[in-house]
Amino acid sequence: MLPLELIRRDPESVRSAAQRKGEDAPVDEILELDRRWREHLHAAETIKADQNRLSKEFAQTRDESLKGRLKEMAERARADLAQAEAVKRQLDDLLLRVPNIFDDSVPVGKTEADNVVVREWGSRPDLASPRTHYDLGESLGIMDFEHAARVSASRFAFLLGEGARLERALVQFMLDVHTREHGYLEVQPPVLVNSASMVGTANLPKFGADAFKIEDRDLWLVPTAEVPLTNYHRDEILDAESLPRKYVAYTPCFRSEAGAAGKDTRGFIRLHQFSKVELVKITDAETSMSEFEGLLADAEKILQRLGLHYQVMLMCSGDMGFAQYKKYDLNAWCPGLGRYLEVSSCSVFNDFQAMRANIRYRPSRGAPPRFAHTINGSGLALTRTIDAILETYQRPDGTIEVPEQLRPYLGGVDVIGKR
RNA sequence: GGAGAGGUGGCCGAGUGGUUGAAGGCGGCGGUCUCGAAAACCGUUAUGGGUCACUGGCCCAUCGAGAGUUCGAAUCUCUCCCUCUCCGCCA
Repeated sequence: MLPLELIRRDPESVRSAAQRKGEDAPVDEILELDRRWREHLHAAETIKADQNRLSKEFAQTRDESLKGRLKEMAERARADLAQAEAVKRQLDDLLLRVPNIFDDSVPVGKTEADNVVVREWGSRPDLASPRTHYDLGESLGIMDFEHAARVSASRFAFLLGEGARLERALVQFMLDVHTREHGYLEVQPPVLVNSASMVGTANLPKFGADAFKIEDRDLWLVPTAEVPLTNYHRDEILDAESLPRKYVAYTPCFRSEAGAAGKDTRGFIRLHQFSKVELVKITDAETSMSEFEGLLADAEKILQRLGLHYQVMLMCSGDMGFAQYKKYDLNAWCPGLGRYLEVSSCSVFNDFQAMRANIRYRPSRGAPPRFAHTINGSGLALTRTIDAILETYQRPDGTIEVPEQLRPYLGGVDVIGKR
């Protein structure tokens, strides 16, 4: 969230940032509630201070004649405090609904058409009549949507045989690169998290409908490993020397919104459950932007090693989302689909998430704590990486050549579907 | 899931209604001593918020969380969460 102090001091900039993101920011309501909160709080604290003084006197003198006044003061303080707290609750709830501001380098725009291609890597493979990954996957017997619909629902999938093994190989490969070469700590996090964690990463209160909730319990299926990884340090004060913290985790991700839009209904693209290797960094306020570029490069490295053509897209203000300060998408080319698929989304949040999750660090010994900065990105989404591989490395007979770097992870197999 | 024990400041650990935001110890920081260091000694050492005559002062809150009793709660009551031990169950 944004500091209340910022909204007091410069409501106009908060309002205009929200507007350029295509979001609403209840700035006026917040300012009014803030005024009322402080009014009640001040009244309550003034009485409470008097009461404390008199109560101390009573403790020493045992002068029973003070009791009437004390009782009355206690009641008044309680009433004022109750009002202050009620107003503060409303105020806090609204604060959680104010979108983040964004970096100067973010292009102002309304839709994805206003996003900017920052760079491209590789080139589109020259294929005669490329088939889609789901066509290939089903005919190879490594992807199965029909049985998934029977067992679960639409928007679920089975990976079978070499398909399942391909995902396992990719996971292994990605984790190895990120831990050995990029210095991330491998983590196996819980995939059920509580509401406070969902608030911490800004999945709540606004986007509860996008996630799956466990019935009768305060637990949510994670929409991304970002939630448990970022919230790992919730309510902590970290040593500056221990920053940046770098975590990588492979988890399933669960999203209930997938499907609502009626988009990407075919194929292994937009599912209620998908797998992802996720990168998270907790940094200080000074180095977050360079650490962000570093994380992006770490994710790109995977695509490069796999030999997949991709573009880096800088998201415009209107397309970047509620919480992000700056965001890049990595889009991998899928020849069969004839378009790019988003295989990674890398974001920096400034202190927006850290304020919600109360993640701080002490810049130096004795210095007051500051809010950390948080960064995350997919490194990469497994499902769509598989799509890009199948479509990029397909051969005329419908079999799939395994990318060089992946072969050791597939036990030396160099072609999928070979009989 | 059942039974029992327990959750206090960076850590250990006192504290069962009244100058207890919290003894004592450890650790950290500053100082005295020393050529320097160690030891010893002295001092200091939380977080959030409000407010003002604002590089400082005053005030409020915080002893797992929430609610309650009381003029007053770390201390009493209730609910919840978590940890530990034993049993059960399992991967």
